[in-house]
Amino acid sequence: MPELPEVETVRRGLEPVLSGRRIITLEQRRPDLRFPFPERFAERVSGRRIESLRRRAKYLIATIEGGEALIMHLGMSGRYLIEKPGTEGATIPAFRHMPQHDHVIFRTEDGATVTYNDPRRFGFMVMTPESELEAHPLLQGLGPEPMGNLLNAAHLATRAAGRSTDLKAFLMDQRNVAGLGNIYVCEALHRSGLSPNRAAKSLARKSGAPTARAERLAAAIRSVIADAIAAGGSSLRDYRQADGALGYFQHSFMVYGKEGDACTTEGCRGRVKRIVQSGRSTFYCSSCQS
DNA sequence: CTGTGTTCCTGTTCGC
DNA sequence: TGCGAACAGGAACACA
Repeated sequence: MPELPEVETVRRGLEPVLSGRRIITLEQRRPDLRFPFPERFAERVSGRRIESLRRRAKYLIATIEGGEALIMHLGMSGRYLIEKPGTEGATIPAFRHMPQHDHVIFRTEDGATVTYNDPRRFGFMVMTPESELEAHPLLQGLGPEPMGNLLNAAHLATRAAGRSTDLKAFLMDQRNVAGLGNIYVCEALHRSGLSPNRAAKSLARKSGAPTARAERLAAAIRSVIADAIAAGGSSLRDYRQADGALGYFQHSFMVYGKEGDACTTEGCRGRVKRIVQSGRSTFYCSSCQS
């Protein structure tokens, strides 16, 4: 589920509860998610303070007192439920809670509980020495953050030069741009008027220099991600923010999940189509996206 | 190296 | 209302 804006929304929800706080207990309720939990997971976290909670691409990274880092990924269906003391009844259950899928429970020194719930278990948690974070296989090789200065037309053009793959797959590849997923790739392509079927290499001239298309695409990626973060992340079906509030960007989707709807581009009379690329649904308007 | 298909797992939605 | 099939936000991995 979660793409960059949702993960960032989760991070912002968890930060005031976890950052700077000592974890009193960590309860691990099964041996693995997508990958096995870290060896002696509970002992390595319990009694230690969370120093910071950061995000890189779709990863949450908690640095832990003592020099270790906990890398967390939400997969398709991972969520965090926050319960704070003194707020019983005040927080409406954010989603249909299925306790059988509560896999990890963190309890903090000030009585808060953070529960990781993940029905499909595509998420994972791994630990690594903080000094080796940048070299960690999961993190090294990731492309630039969409909100940073490094994501620009020149970068897209350089990465796309000579690539015969289509734009959809190019943007889904985390080595090119970090944090985009199926939804925001579709939305960014629609905003930029580019077809998901277009060859990636058409973003660059033979010299590798960026084209006007690359400029438009870079701007579209930045704006759609910024808008989604500002809206608190999108929500699909029953997805909720970490603190239980709804995300509203889903109401701003122009193409994702809109098969058959009239295209919203001004002056465009096309309809949103759904096609399948690399086994994933792509939504786009063939009239205004080329 | 590049591009493609498979796989992990469970819940929800859709068509009959 | 029931029931099987299709489908779902991700990405590691195997393979041609």
